Amino acid sequence: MGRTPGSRPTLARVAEHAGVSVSTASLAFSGAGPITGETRDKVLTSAAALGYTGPNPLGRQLRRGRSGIVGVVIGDHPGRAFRDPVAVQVLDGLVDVLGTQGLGVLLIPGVSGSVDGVDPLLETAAMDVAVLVWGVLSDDPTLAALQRRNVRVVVGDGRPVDGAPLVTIDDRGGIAEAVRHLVALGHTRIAEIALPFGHGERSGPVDATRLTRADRTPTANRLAGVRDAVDPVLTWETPASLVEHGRDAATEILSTWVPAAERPTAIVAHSDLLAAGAVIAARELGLRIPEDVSIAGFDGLDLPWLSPDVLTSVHQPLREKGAALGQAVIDLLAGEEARTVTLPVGLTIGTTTGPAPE
Amino acid sequence: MGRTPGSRPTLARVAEHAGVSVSTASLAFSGAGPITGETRDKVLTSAAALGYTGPNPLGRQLRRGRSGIVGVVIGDHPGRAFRDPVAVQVLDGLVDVLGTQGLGVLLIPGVSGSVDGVDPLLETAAMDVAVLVWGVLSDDPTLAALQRRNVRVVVGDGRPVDGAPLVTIDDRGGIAEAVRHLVALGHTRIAEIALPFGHGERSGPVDATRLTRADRTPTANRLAGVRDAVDPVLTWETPASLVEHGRDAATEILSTWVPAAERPTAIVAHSDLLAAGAVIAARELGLRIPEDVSIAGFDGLDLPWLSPDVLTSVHQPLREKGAALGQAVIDLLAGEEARTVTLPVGLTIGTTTGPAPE
DNA sequence: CCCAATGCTCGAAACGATTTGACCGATGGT
DNA sequence: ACCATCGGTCAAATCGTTTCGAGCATTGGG
Repeated sequence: MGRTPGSRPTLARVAEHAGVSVSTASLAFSGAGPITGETRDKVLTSAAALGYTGPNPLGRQLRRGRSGIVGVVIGDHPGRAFRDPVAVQVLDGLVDVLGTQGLGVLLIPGVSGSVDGVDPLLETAAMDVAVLVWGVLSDDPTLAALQRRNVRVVVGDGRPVDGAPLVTIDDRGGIAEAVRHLVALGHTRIAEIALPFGHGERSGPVDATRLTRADRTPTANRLAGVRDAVDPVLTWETPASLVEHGRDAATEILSTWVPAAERPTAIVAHSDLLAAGAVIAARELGLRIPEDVSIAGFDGLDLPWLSPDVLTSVHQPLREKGAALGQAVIDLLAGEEARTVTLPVGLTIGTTTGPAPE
Repeated sequence: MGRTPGSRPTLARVAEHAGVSVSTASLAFSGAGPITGETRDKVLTSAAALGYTGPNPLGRQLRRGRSGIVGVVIGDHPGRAFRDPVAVQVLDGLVDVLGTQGLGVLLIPGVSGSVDGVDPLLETAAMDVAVLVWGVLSDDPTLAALQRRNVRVVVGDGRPVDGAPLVTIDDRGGIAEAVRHLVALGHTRIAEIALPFGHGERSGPVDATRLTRADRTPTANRLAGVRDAVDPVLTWETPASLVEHGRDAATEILSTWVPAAERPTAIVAHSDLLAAGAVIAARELGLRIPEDVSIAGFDGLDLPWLSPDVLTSVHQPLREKGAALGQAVIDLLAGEEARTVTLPVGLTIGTTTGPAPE
């Protein structure tokens, strides 16, 4: 087939075989620019004869100065980050929208295998834009590495970065609404299960000074939102938004508060996974939901395995958030100005909240 | 900074500024080949002065003929594929191993947004190898597209492809062991909840002719394995390995079989998510587990939200499967021969199986 | 019959790096 | 002193494509 077997045919060889110039052959494939149907067919026929499978992406990318790749920095190993349906749904919306522009998503772990430094992909991989979601810290080595390379960045759910587009939600207002719902039901002793404050794997009750140390933006905003509505009797920090951590936290909260008369009558969790864990803990302790304890979450996930309970939760449009991130990427590549998009949230009442006991 | 502001400095400009040749400058960055520390410093200093952030990946890739990218074809939209922890854990192992070689993972949806054809990324994106997992069909358009482009392929959990490495497990032997466990406990009326047979979204009981139509390899093998141990009273096909489908299936299986004397006393599911759904259905029907019905799954997932139940399940090493896939990719790029790796499985007894009633 | 316009095709110059082999001065052995 | 060796540097070729502007027929109008 090819002249040197083993090495793939190139556009130049196809052109030669078809008796046209390389530029014309290129036109036959790209479709940009004027070309006779006849000539195009001739080129395509030669291509087929030589086993040429289309322009080599590497050559095209170099020439165009674009890789067509969007790096997505996930805050953790995929195995952990994607245990959270929140991350998965956002990713889904993102992939869909980028796909319409022929852009691909490169997965970049936010924590490196080695203890120090960031993932090598961050330093070397080709990407037109990077998307930073799920836990941008104030002093993020990931962000620093990208900025050092002059890679443009889109931020989701984090603190604003210089000239980077930001997609976010009203964390504070949303969770405040959930807590007001609890207050309206007569709850006064409300406990809080919080998202991680930073990357440290801390777990346990939070005191006043620790409260000011919440580095991740959604966490800080949700802490504030809760306090807009009530002063929680206890805030419990978790190492990750996972069911088992919610369960551990709720077990502590509900069983150390003996006598029952002083036990919190409601728990507000910063995420649905944490709330689901709390539901499970309550069940294990023989508590009825919502008669003995009310539980509210955040995210609006569909959790069929929690059946028959349905979480009261602050719904956020996750796929839309991903889509908005994708759109921000596209706009950035088109040279438009960075904008901030804030998506709406809203409380959805389920079966896990009800009137306070007594 | 750069000569033409707005366009990034290149290695050539750095070399010029440092008073060395381009080749020497290249050496300073790549570290391959002999170079004086003094010269290297000179180059690095110039680079810093010009704001050069390291060799452009696009140029490097073209020259090397390698993109450093591994395309991972997920059988569905990420939003659905990653709701299954099985897929997530495999991905995790894969990303980890590829990361050690500086290889990145490009996510490619297996189904395109448009009804016909495959995802454009499959046709155009640069990748050194593609990994095909989770549902390679016998006549897979995805595979066909990759082969047309001459992209080398690594297959996981599917039917063997010509000269492609394959990573698999003993589906058949594993599930047979689980069913034998049920038989040993005295169960005779055993129902089966099966993984999808193909890409069609079918759901419902399976008859004899449909049984022969299982196109996906794991499904076919697990069907066979069940039959190695017992003849199930009923096989129920599901559209995806998700909790809600397991729940729907088990609800039908357990409630249409009145009188209770003829109800299956055990259910074997092709996956843990389906089995978990069955557990939830049984709970909802007021059946005790395992006193009234035993339930076994496959995968060995850790499902904290199923508490207090712990599934009896056939454990498979998912992260290791991903790691093996990654190693296969690396071997392929190193020019080694394609091998087939079969990973071990083993039955783990939980709390969801017990002696048959009566 | 001439000129302008139109429509294709082509040559050449990028895009930004890596790598091979030549070259050159210095070092060390005899 | 001479020659072989060696470490370091460099020039040039190459990777495969896209795109710009020029060039060349052909056509239509006046």
